Amino acid sequence: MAAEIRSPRARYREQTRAEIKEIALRHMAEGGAQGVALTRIAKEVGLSGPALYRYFSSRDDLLNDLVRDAYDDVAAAVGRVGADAQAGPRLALRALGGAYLDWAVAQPHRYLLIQGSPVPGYAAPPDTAQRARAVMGPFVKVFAQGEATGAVRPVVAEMEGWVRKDPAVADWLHAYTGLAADDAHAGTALAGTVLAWSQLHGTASLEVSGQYSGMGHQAGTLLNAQLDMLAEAFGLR
Amino acid sequence: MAAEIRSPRARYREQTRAEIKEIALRHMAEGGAQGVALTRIAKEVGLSGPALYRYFSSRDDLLNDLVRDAYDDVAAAVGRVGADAQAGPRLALRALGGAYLDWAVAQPHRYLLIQGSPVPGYAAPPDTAQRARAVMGPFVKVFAQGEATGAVRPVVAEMEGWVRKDPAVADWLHAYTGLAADDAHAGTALAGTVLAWSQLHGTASLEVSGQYSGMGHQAGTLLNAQLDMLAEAFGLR
DNA sequence: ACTACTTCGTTAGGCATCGTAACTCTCGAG
DNA sequence: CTCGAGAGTTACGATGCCTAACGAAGTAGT
Repeated sequence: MAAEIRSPRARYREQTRAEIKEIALRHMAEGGAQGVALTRIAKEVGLSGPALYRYFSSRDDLLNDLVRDAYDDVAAAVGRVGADAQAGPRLALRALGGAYLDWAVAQPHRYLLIQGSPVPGYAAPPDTAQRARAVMGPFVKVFAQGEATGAVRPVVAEMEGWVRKDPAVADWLHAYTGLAADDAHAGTALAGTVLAWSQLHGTASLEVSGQYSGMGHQAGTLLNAQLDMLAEAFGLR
Repeated sequence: MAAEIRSPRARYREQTRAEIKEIALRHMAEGGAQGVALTRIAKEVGLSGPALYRYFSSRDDLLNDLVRDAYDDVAAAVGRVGADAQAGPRLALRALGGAYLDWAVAQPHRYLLIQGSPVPGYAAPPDTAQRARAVMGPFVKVFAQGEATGAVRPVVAEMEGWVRKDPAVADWLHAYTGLAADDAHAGTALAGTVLAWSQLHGTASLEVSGQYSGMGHQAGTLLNAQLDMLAEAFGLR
């Protein structure tokens, strides 16, 4: 958004990078993350092998970029829904979860890329945690309106410790809720979010990797049941 | 267990296969599934490259074997706990979940191997579904004692359809509970199991792939909270 | 407009990896 | 004791990642 025009060279560079990523995504869609081979991409973009290294310093660098994009993309999908949460927290939770799951189902390979199960040799980029938090941000906002009950309490306690120790988390919490790290609702908001994250990931992951295939599976049904249990436990209506 | 003695040649063969798998596991522990390179294994076992193809027809074949072993191993770990479920279904559920999670945490690479996020090119072996069911068997038994309430009902309805369509599932259900496919509790048992599976997988997966790192994470706390919610929804005590 | 510098791209090559082919050697079953 | 199956070997080919060394083209300063 910042620099629109730039030098023609830089423009061309950006364009080529985008084209490479686009092709990489297509290859990934048919053949998994391992199907992303620099040589093939190069051929398709009309370059010869090593030329790609002008645009990405390594294969992992390219994959990292795809990971970043994917995170941003889910975050956007979830955030879009999060904006109009007028119907009460319970329904908002369903909507958010639905958006997450829908994204995962629509883009299985990208979800697999994100979901931690690392491709070959590669270690997740360091800013992963931050981007993951961005995805879950709207959930924090929802759970900040809750009150933890029963079995969920121990989780809240742990989260209170967490938010006090990790300033990045405190910032995150504050950005989406306005709450301070030592607020009474801080732990609740985080606990709900992490629990929701875990459930989302479980359901999305099994669905995407095809483990539900065979059952007349509606992953959405599963997820809704889980999120409703969560809403119950956090007194969300 | 069947043939103990066999011909010396077959004995040697089995022994070598086992040694190869053992080394492969060690390599996987340090370097992920992609760290399993035939050449290196061969060198370590004292053979030269292509000799390994006498024992495994391809790299995927080897990995498939590791996957199978891993499934059997989790199933054993979970089943061991499932045996002595005297303390009531709720605690049994916790114990089962704990065993699953503990196994995953103790053997992260093997869990990652299983959990669907496929290594490079490779497709899961066909008997995967059956082995996965074996892991979850004890859960079916627990949830067969439950009564679905509230938000979980729609899942039950879907599962009833599933068990009627898929004979393998009906067999599975019957083997662990004695229930018939059209029994009133069939759907309940399956619904609870699948929900539990999803939660287990979500928590274990995030934990194993290190996404919880930083928070004073006790994955067990998370899991217990989730399983308790489930127990609540299914009226387990 | 001319020169100097940066960027882009090429070919050649190194290295690791999976996997096949063709050939030898050694067991062990009959 | 023989001879065939199984175990191993070396040689080779195909990909794939990546570096090195060089040439071509655009960019910028004067």
